[in-house]
Amino acid sequence: MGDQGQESGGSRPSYGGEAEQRNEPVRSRWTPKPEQILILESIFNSGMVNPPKDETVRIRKMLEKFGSVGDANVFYWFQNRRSRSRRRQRQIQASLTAVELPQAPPHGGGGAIQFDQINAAGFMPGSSLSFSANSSSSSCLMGSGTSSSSGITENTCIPHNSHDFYSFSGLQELDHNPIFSHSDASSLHYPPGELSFFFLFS
Amino acid sequence: MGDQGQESGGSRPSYGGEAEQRNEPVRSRWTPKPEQILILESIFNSGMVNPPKDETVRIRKMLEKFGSVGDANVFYWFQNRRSRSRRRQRQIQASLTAVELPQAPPHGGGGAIQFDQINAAGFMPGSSLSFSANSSSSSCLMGSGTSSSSGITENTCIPHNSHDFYSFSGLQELDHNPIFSHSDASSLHYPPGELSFFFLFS
DNA sequence: GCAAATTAATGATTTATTCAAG
DNA sequence: CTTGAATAAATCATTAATTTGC
Repeated sequence: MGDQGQESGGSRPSYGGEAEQRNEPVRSRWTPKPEQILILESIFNSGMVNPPKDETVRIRKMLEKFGSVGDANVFYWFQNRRSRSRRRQRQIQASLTAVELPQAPPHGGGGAIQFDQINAAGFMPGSSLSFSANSSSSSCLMGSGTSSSSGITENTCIPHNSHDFYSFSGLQELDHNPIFSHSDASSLHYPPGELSFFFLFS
Repeated sequence: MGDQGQESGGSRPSYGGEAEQRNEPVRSRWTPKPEQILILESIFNSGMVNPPKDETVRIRKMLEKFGSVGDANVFYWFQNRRSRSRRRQRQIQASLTAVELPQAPPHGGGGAIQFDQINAAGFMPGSSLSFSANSSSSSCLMGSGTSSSSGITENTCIPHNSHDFYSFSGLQELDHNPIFSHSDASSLHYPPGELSFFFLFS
């Protein structure tokens, strides 16, 4: 095992997907080792739910000590983890709400909650986002506030040197962006109209 | 002004190295040159709407002849192109449907297709699919067809094909936009010259 | 004519969905 | 079923086109 030859086909803030499709239609997927999962879980629970690129690389290197893995795998893992964690939370929330709300609110002119958008964490490539020591509970992702959403914005972190421990630091509320509505206008702006040409390369 | 050039290091190349430097507050984005757009459009319109990785690399190399660009840029371009093309189409379709359906849809009988998954072109793994290997279905990313397959005519994708050149001819994605009176010749500040180009790469 | 202020396009990121391996 | 992989949809953010006042 441990020979996916994943080769880190690249995938993060640079590439979306596209598995290595060579001459082998077999798309075997990475199977994380228990130790790897442990590490990943630990990182995720420490608050870093969306590691920037450089962190991803570091994590990958760490995981590699227990089996071959690529950056893309790490990226996907966090993506799925976030997604599923959120969905689960949403479902729980939904059923709770269902119980607490025997009657459905009319949805009238008031301000009804209807979206629970979380503006994710880590974002930017290049943010010195690191995480520091500060033991606390885990569970981030979802503030579960009956109304507003919670966005894990960034963990107030200071570049520590503990390379092997991710500890939860803190989560902050994220103000949502006002921004004006961007109407969707559809129009193409490069209308060569009609032309024909061809390329030749080697 | 047009040429702000992505000089030297260029934009934000792919993963491999990535700027692990957290010293670039300017998140400049790639601004494709007219020629690059031309190439991309032609490839897209030739049917390859979702090039696999190796194709992406090839395309990038081609584009590089006109300015620095990374694989990721190419990937994003196609992704956005697909997405927006689809959205436009959907919107057009929607407004048409709105006109055609003053009444609520029957919902019965016929069995209308409403799934518009584009399994079309370059899907994925293992498919060394170099845009239309067969000169039959050019798959032009479209769907629609709700009910009768009338109305919207897809782009005239000409499945020219050949392992070494992309060709494209015909009109762009339609766009009947009244607000489109660019009767000015300064749309593209580049050698529009004639409607025939011939690029040789080596 | 020119720049600041607006608006429209569109590159880059993140989230939601879907597909399929195990 | 769980979950890695891939993609489409939605969103954010920056750049180019404009408009506008001088």
